[in-house]
Amino acid sequence: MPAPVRRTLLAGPVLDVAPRLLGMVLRRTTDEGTVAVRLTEVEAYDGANDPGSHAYRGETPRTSVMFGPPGHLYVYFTYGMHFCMNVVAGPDGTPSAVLLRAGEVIEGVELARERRAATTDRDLARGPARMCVALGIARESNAVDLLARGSAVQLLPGPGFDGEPATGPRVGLREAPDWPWRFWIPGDPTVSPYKPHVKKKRASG
DNA sequence: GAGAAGATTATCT
DNA sequence: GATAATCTTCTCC
Repeated sequence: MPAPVRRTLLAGPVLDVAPRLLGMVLRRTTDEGTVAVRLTEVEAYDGANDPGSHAYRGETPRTSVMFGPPGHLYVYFTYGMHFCMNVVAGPDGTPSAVLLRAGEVIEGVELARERRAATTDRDLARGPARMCVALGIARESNAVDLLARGSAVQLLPGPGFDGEPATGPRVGLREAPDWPWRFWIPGDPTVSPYKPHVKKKRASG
């Protein structure tokens, strides 16, 4: 599948785009080497219409990438220590995105193990922040074009999978916690466990 | 300019 | 299961 075709597919409605990403491959190459992940779990965020989306309240410096053309990477920092990444979807100007929640490392397992010390291979990319660590994704990968030649991070056609994706509520959201906009490959061991939103504990009780 | 909350994870019990 | 770690971003004043 050529890159222009992939970009056209990503420009569709985010609820169509999200399940199509399952079984595709995200690969990042640096001086350290290459790590590639087969995506097994994603979540859809429908920009302006979705109370759970970062873009719901309009464009800000952080979310500006989401308002751009599809096929770019939106990386954000959260909880003071973790990065998570999305693939921007929908046409240019529509702030939809697909959160990449989990995957299976299919290339560069040894490098991924170095980055993710003290864990099993199954857990190398099982969770959005874990997958960022395994791939070495951080602030500098924000806004990268995943479909351009020469990008350090590439979104590639993968093995896909047979059958229908499983669906369920998104993980950890306070807003719209029940919308079944999470998609995963049924039975895949690298899919992350579901956890509902937990309120932050206040500093002084 | 201050305050609150967050698309999480590792660790301890 | 419960909780600490840790800092960016956004919302109000």
